[in-house]
Formats: sequence, structure tokens, C-alpha cells
Amino acid sequence: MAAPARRPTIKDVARAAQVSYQTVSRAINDKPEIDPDTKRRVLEVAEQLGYRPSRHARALVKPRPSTLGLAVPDLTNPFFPEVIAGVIDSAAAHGWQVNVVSGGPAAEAELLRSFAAEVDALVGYFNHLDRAPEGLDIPVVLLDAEVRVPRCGAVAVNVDAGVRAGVQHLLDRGHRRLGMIDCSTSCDRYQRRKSFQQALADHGIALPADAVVESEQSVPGAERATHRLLDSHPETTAVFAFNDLTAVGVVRAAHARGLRVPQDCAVLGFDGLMLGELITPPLTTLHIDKRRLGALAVGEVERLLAGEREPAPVELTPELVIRESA
Amino acid sequence: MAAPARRPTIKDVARAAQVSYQTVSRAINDKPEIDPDTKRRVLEVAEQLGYRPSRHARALVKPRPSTLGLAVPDLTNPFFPEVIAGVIDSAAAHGWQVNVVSGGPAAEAELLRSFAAEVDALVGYFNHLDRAPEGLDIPVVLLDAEVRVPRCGAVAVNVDAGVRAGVQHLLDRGHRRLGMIDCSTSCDRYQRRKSFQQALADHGIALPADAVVESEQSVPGAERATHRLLDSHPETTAVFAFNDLTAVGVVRAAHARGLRVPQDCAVLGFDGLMLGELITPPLTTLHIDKRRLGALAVGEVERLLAGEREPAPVELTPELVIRESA
DNA sequence: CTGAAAGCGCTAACAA
DNA sequence: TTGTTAGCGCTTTCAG
Repeated sequence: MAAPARRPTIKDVARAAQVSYQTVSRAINDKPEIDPDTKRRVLEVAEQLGYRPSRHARALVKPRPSTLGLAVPDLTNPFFPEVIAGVIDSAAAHGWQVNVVSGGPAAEAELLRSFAAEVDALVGYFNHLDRAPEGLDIPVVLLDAEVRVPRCGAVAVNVDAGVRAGVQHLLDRGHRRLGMIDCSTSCDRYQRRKSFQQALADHGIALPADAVVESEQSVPGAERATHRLLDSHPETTAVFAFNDLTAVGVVRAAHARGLRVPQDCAVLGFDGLMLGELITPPLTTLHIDKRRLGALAVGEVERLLAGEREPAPVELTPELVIRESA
Repeated sequence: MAAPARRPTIKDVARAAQVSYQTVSRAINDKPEIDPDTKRRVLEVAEQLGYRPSRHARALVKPRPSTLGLAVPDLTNPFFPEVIAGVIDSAAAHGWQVNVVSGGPAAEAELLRSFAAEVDALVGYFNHLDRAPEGLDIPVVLLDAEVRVPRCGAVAVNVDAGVRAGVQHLLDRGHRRLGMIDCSTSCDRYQRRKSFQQALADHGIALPADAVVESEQSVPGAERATHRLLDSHPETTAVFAFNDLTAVGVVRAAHARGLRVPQDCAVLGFDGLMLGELITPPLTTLHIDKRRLGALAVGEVERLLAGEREPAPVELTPELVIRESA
């Protein structure tokens, strides 16, 4: 009968090397109290047997966090991969792995339950959660959360500051008839809209209610929304888009209507994606340092793991990058 | 003295519920041999205590693969997030988590060692590995691997077929003076170049050696490379780009030289990124179903896990998508 | 239906 | 320097 394809354990190594299995443990863990020769021999045998310690057995004995769960709504939106990269890089510095899940709202509830069971901490966008993921005793860091959740870390983008900087820029350029393409799918539901309305109000600029139009968070969705906006408000000279992805849609719709960007219709994005630099005209946008966002989230995980109860929410302020679209 | 913040274990639940801890096990594992009432009560207590079973202890007792490692070279390249999405989705169907690592070649060797220790299978792009990752007894699936590696699964893109379809298209459009922007960073090092040269040779079209120019895999890199190409070969009427990212660079460089695309200089991409649809003019490209690529890779993992030794390499053929750039 | 006992692979005491 | 003994949290026999 053939030997079972079972992975070799520490005991197999011990047997093969003619030592007790604790000695093997010492060898592979680089402990001082072991004879160099024995160690070398043990290591050799281990190598030869293809031995690799079981992470589960190890984790059982010395429990320390090893895996971080990261939930993003949509890998297709170029915003998120950069956040992921930021998380992965900083997590690596702590020796943590990153488990990524990506799923729409539907997946969220169910997914999260099983997912969370497998990680030592959780960071992510939880759009449709009014409160913290329930029954989790692991640290949770919310990204762009609309509300503060007790016992959860949070890193947010200072949308208000960003929107105000954008509005200021548009006003500086002489625009008075503004419109907005907004999306409701984000965690900071309507934050951009509220800030936009408030900023204009503060400047005494009128904004018809239907000059803010709702859109899917996609290029074609934004194109349709823009047509609706410009149909009802052809006098619009500048459009504030929910993000760069939708801004691209706005530009396309404007072009389709024979409008020049920015002369006839200025377009302002949000996010600062590479994509925005590449289209014609290059997008003026409120740039967010997405990698840093990810890194900050990991920082919060660290604090939570260290026992901090209610870390103050961390904020990232977008920076106006003026290119050609506005 | 305050209670330690230790996570409740199965024993804590047992104590609280006044049963033995095996009974708790039965309850949480939905075993038949348990009184419904007891079960409900136990579950209640567990819930209330915030009990969650330890994945490590579980995995120790019933060893079954739970985590899949996924290595991609660059999260910033929009190609990879889609592959990741494909992997995550199919992995989820198996109840597997996905650990993502992203790292350049530098990270690769060292990273991989520690990374691989934590996963039950590995799929990814291993650019600079001539042979399979060593000393891994876990299943490995290579993406776009240049060479077959014993005992490893592989899913590859049929670059040759793609390139030939692209070349055919260019020739059909009447182009005879072709150039290529190639990158060396990929796993299928020089595969595109070789196919390109061969395809042209098969059609009896001359291709000067320096009409294939090497580029960084980035937009600005491709811009520079294109200028070099067009400086030495101003007669070029069509450029085959390594991928869509570089194709964007080619288009920009052409525009910068006052060339119209495609009239003065046609540009053909590879990959089929959303980005390509969004730029001006929209890119004609060889579209790869990236999600499917990821899904296929998971399929190979499954086979390897099932004990198959040398699965035949799986191939995906790019599809020509004709838009406006060529 | 429920409890007791063994053991998964490993590390950390403690002895020798 | 090495081996012995526990025990991490859990599932699975096997008795009761």
C-alpha cells in the first residue's frame, strides 16, 4: 500500500531525524537552546521531507492576529484596487495577510458572516450597514462610513472640504450655473450632495433642486444622467461629478451634445484616478491618496488590536488637482 | 480584577449553558443527535456570549483547504483587479478565502516563502521564476507562465492566436509598415514579439529589427517608446501595443506628434480594458475575458486539490474587438 | 440524547 | 542540550 499523501508533521521529521519532536520545534523556530549540529541535521531532514509547519496548529498555540479581511464593493472601480494596494502593503509590514472580498450589497450580509469568521480584523466599505457588523468581536475599521459606529475604527475622506474646494474653484472660474451628478451607492450617502448644496448656499448661488441628478455609479449611467441634467438645465456651465468615473460619463455626454469641455461645460471629478489623466480633456479633480487611505485603515486596525476602544476617526482631505476639464 | 478580554471558547459556552462542551459542538455544527431544546438554549447562550468557533482549532481537526493565495504583479494595472474578481467569485463558490499579495519581482522570492506558508493553494503571476516555487507541497497554478512547470497547473492566454488576429486585422486595413511596442516585464516574455514577427514573416511583410521597441509597462513609458519608434521609423502606419495601457501611451504620443489615429497611425491594443473604451479614439484591441481567466485558475486549483497531477494547461483566446483606433 | 476521552500539530513550560 | 508533559480549541470516536 502506498504511503498516504499526508503532509509531513513535526513528528515525522523527528522520527526521521532521530530526535524528539520538540527538538525539531526548536530547530525550526530558531531557538538558542539547541546544538548547532543537531539543528542543521534536523533542518536538513525537514527540508528533504518537504515539511512545513501547520499555521493552524501554530496559531492555536500562540494566538496572534495573522489575517486581515478587506471588503470592497467593486474591484472594477479603479478606486478600490489602489486602496487594496495600500492595505496590503501596510499589512505586510505587520506580517498580516489580507483576505479580500468583493461583493455588492446583496452579498454583504451573508458573506460577511462567514468571512468575518476567518479573519482577525476587518476593514472595508460597508455601504448598507447602518450599524457595525453584529456579533463580531474582532476589530472593525469602517471606510468612508456615513456614521460613527461604537467600538469601530474609521477612516474617512473629508468630503465636505473636498467639495468646498471644488465649488470654490468652479466659482473662481466664473461659473454660476452649476449642476451635480450624484450617486447614492456610496457609504457617505448624499454627503457630496449636501456639501455641494450647502457650499453654494453659503456663496449665495441658487441651485435648482433638479440640478442635482442621481446616477448609477458607472460611465454609461453618468452619461444618461448628464443628458437628463442638461435637458432640464441647458444653461448649466459646470458639472460637479460624484467621482472620476462618473465625470468621464459627463464629459462624454457633453461631447455628444456638441459641447466643448471646459469652455461650454466644465466638468469636475472626485477621486483622482489615473483614468482621469488619460481622457480628453484631462480631468480636473479632487484627488484622494487612496494608498494612504488603505494604510491609515491598517493603522487603525493596529490601534484596535492594541486595545484602544474608541479611536478618533481619521480623516483624509482631497486635494484639488487642476487639469483641463474645469 | 476585570475579566480578561479573551475570546469565549466552546467551554465557556458549555459552562454557561450547563452542558458538556461536546454538546455545544453538536449544537453549533448542526448535528442531528441533539435535543432541539438543548440546541436552542446552547445556541442562545453562544450568541449572547459572542462566541465564534476558532477557525484554527477547526482546521486542525478537520483539515480541508480554506485559503487560496493570489499573487498579482501590480494592482494599479486595471487588468489584474478583474482577474482578482474572477478568482474571488469562483473561490467563494468553493467556500475558499482569497489572500491577495501584490508585489514586484523584488518582493517575489521572499514574500512568496512566507506567504505560501499561510495558504492551501497558490495562484498567480510569477514573472521571474524560471521554475515552480520551490519546496511547496501545495497546489500551484501559474498564470500566463512562459514555460510549463512540472506538477503545476497553468492557465494561459493564447497570445499567438491573439497577435495573429490582430496582425491580420491590420493587414486587412491595408497597413504594411508596422511597429510594435513591447514590454519585457510579463511572464510570457517576448511571446507577443515573437508571434508578431512570425505573423509578419508568414505574410511576407518586412519588419525592421528596431521597429519593435521595448517599453516600460506604463502610459508615459509607452509614450517615450513610441517617440523612439516613430523617430526611427516615421513611415510606420500602425503600431501593435503590448497591451491597452501601453496602447494609450502610443495614442498620446501619436497625437503629440500631430498624427491622427487611426488615419495617420493606427493603434492596436491587447487586454480589452474599460480604459480603452473611454479614451479618444476608443481602442481596437484583443479582448481577454479576465474574470474568466481568474475563474479558470480556480478550476485548476480544484483539480490539483483533487489529486490530479499534471493537468493540461488551460487556454483562453483573446477576441478582436474593433473600435476606432485601428 | 449526552458525557468522557482521545487526538489534530504545535509551542512552552519543566525535568533530566 | 535534550526529552517529557501539558494544553491551545475543537471534532470525533466511544460509552453511558
